[in-house]
Amino acid sequence: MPPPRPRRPGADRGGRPALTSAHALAEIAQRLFLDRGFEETSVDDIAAAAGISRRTFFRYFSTKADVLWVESAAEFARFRAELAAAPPGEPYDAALRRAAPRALHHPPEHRTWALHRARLLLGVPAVQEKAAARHAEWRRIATDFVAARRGTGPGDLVAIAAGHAVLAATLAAHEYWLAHPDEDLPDILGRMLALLVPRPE
Amino acid sequence: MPPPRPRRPGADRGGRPALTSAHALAEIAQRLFLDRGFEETSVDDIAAAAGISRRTFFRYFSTKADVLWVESAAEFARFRAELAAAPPGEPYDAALRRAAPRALHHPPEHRTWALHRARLLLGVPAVQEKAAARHAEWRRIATDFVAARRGTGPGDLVAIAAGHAVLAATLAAHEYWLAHPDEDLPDILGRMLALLVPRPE
DNA sequence: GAGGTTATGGCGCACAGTGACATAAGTCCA
DNA sequence: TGGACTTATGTCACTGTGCGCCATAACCTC
Repeated sequence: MPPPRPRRPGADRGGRPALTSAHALAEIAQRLFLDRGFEETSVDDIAAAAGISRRTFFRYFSTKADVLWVESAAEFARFRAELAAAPPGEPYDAALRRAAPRALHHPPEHRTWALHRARLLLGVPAVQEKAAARHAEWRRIATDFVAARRGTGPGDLVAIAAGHAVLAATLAAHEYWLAHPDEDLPDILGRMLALLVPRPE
Repeated sequence: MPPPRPRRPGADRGGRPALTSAHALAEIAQRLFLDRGFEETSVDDIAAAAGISRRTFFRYFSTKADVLWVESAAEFARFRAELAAAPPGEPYDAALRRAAPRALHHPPEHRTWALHRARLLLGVPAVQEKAAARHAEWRRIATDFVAARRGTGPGDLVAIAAGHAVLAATLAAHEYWLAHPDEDLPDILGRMLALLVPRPE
């Protein structure tokens, strides 16, 4: 085993160039889901439409449904960043009510895409099942923030309740949005959070 | 095609007697899940332990995880019945805060079983995924009740929020219960509902 | 015993997801 | 130019879920 050659961290280390990208795959897959339905679309179909093999699809996404959450990492990061930037003296409910809608904000040109995505997320049971992990993470961000603000541990009743409240408000906002697509999702979320997030006594 | 013979509706119409029952199967399966883990237990394992075939298992439960929700139909029915029995003049939040904990009430001898079940429900991601359908139904019961009380339709923001609030409180109560198993689940749920269910303005 | 009814078992299939292994297509360096 | 290295891809085999189809077993009533 020869010693590894020294390399600069950011350098191009060569290797075969990728045939596609996660976003391109997600674009193709979501189109198929909307056209034929989620369960009626197999991974083989997606792979064929993208010109890659089935096995390669699973290297980009570990689950068929995961293509619907390409943007989630960015949304989670925004949520965390907004909370981290909250003034230390601000009550936790105010911080949550400001941070969550901002995290879900998307440029207007993504509106149609977001609406299609929401229809799949709320309308297809098989997709709802796969959402569990994302919901858990979204909730954990809020719970951890409240627990830290209150100086308590992970077993704090109020922190647990606040985390579930933020998730509930997010899901409720999407549900209401689908019934009233002309309104603004972050705006709806703000109203839902006002209804659901418990206030410090 | 000869005309069917007249039969009384409740009469025993013969047929091969069943080898087992849904509850017996659930008992065996839950034990295996706790011992070996949910994903490490195959339907073949459950069927073998119960002395039936794999195909027969799927006639009792359409999904491996469904054995964990044998009691759900009864809980849903209790929730609906409690809400239907609410006095017409009672505010909807008070009705929800009384009905939900009662629906989740179990006799003390089921406590260990319920705790084991809760551990599986909250601790195993694959199980959490399969819970989506039950969550949706639990939520719908509350949403429909609030919408009826408010005289609105399914697109009512407050009704949607209340439904999600009841579900959030239920999940939060289970989460808190796992961290504090000595407390009483319906009691915890009462406190969570007080924090999360929006009040009529 | 015949006919009807219900539970079961076996077989095959489509599909999701995973691990092992070979190969293609780039970069870098001698 | 040629090798060494690196990364993306493809092929194959395998486990497991869930479902449709059909034969069969075990009960009842007449």
